Amino acid sequence: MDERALLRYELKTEIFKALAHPMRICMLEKLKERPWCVCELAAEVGIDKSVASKHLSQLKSVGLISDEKRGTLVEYRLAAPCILDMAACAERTIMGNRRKRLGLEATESVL
Amino acid sequence: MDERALLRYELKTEIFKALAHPMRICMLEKLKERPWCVCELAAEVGIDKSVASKHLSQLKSVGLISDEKRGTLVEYRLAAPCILDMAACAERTIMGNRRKRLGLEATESVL
DNA sequence: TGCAATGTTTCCAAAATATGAAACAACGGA
DNA sequence: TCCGTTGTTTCATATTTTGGAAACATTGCA
Repeated sequence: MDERALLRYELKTEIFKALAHPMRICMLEKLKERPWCVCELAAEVGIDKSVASKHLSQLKSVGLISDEKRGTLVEYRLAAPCILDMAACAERTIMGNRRKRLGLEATESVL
Repeated sequence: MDERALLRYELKTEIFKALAHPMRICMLEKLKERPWCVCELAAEVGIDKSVASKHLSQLKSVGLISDEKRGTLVEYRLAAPCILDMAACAERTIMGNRRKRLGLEATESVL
């Protein structure tokens, strides 16, 4: 595979990398309901605000969320509606697979 | 966030982790067209067969592909149809985002 | 202006992933 | 059976990602 092709695949991979962390999936789940600021989210999930800021930055860099300054705080909100369908597909796939192997039930969606 | 919630998010994250590597996206793209065996794919993309085997193993472990033994070789094929819609969503999101920032054009789908 | 609150960036250590060589296993044909 | 082909696993190494503390920046308010 040549350099050019690799670069193309790396670009295509970016959004999945952004989703490949439990804390970021958790944050998207929160953001699905309403906008949150960084310190709210950090407190909600129990991590340092600097870590929360970095996770949100990654989600923003691939266009899944957007931010808006409001005084001293920054409000983040879900920006890509199709992420919901995407997560639903992921959930069906992984849980269908689990069910086949372990007999578990899928009771929740990914997001 | 408690232990139980973390485990739930980790499960939800698995499929995105499997997709979070350019070589695995490339392999899925090949598998979209027809089944391939390990050494074929390894040669096609220019990596060691052990590495190819491990990447395929990861895709299989989350149910995106399935395998079938045929004599000395193992044939892998795409197993989760919705992965195509999912990738299309990813492509729209990331390329829409790129276009906004850099003025690039989206000419190909992710898979 | 001085201060408190909110976010981001930088730095370093720790954890998770990826790579390639080599050993190992399974299979079919000569 | 012996050998060549195909795949998987193991091991050590290298790379990437993550987490948390601290420094820094920005804003609003007293």
